[in-house]
Amino acid sequence: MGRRSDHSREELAALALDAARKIVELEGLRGLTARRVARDIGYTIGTIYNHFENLDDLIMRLNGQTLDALYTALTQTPLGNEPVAAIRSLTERYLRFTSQNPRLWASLFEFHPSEGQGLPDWHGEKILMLLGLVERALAPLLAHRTEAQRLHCARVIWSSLHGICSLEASGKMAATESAAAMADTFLNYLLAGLNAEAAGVASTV
Amino acid sequence: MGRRSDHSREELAALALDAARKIVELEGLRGLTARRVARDIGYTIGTIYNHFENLDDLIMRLNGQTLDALYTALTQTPLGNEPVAAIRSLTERYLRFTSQNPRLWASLFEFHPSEGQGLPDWHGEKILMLLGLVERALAPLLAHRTEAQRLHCARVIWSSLHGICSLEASGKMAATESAAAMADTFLNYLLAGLNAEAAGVASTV
DNA sequence: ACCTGAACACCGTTCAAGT
DNA sequence: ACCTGAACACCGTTCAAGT
Repeated sequence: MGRRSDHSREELAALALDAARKIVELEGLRGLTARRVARDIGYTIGTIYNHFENLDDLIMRLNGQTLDALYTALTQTPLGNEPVAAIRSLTERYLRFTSQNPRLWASLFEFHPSEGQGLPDWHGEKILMLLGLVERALAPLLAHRTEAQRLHCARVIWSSLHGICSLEASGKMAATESAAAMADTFLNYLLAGLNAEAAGVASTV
Repeated sequence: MGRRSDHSREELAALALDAARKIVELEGLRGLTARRVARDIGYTIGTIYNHFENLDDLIMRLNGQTLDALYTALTQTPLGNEPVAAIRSLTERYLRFTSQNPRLWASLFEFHPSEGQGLPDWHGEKILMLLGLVERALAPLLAHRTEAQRLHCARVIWSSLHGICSLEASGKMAATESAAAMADTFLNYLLAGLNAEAAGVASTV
């Protein structure tokens, strides 16, 4: 055969990632194979390996797109300057995204790079973009703190929400309790603590 | 060949699970295959399927043992009656377990049952045992609440700690920040909130 | 009753051969 | 330059044949 030039390099990679996304949406990472992606886009298996280093690379790029989609979902509308409302709004959007894209979201955490490999640099950068949203929403409450402390606090919120959503979605919580209710409890305590601290009345905890 | 009776049914299953645990400890779930477990214990592949429904079943039983080990690690020493100290102690033990058994712990959450399947009942029961530890530690702070509210609160703590450890361990946090520091921040706010609530001074949050 | 190992239908990955 | 498809070394799972 040789070159078909039905599609440019970029088009073909996008085609493969779209096919991969559909598979993961329907069946999760378990259903995703390089051969199936090839079949779905009408190319042979070798072509996948002309455009991706290996299956892990393809999965990581798909996960990268999911992180971008999450960022978009969290920033669709301005968050406002009132920190408590902004944090609650971010949480609501985050929960909506995970419940609307359960398998894509799960595959972000189900995938672990193989032995010697690490995640690409852009993965960490995308995470920092997301954490930045939380940090900016929090900022008015933490005006008296350093940048490092604000980021630390954003990480705590991000991690906790992740844990709440992830255990709920995986059914590993032995509960029919909703992630929304748990997130609400979590935020109530945390925001109360931050508010009190900002007001200077709880600095001796 | 036929029956070898080198080992009883129970011994053989235990042998297989021990081999599986060693593989996962060294290489994570990626390295675990039914054929490799068979090879490691000196039996052929068919024998694995005489003792386990399939590879998923083997993984779930291994995860069950990990949950048991976690329970043991959390209860090795009495927790005392002072709720704040008890919660901090549980957290410390939890963090120690996850850092000493990173891959076994990760495999608890990396594994998702396939399409139609759910987790076995005993999985939920083991989780409830663990949640019960948190709940009992909290109880003195939540004497004025219902049983359901206490369990809800235990779940929030459990989920948040899970999220903090899991993002740290997977390197998906873009941070070299320690889980211990994040857990500490989380607990400080939460315990302050609970204390204030118990004292009746923060009921209007 | 339970162990064996061939058989089947898949995988990921590589690479010489083609255009 | 890039697509093909055979080839290789694996998988999970089943099951007739053995003892």
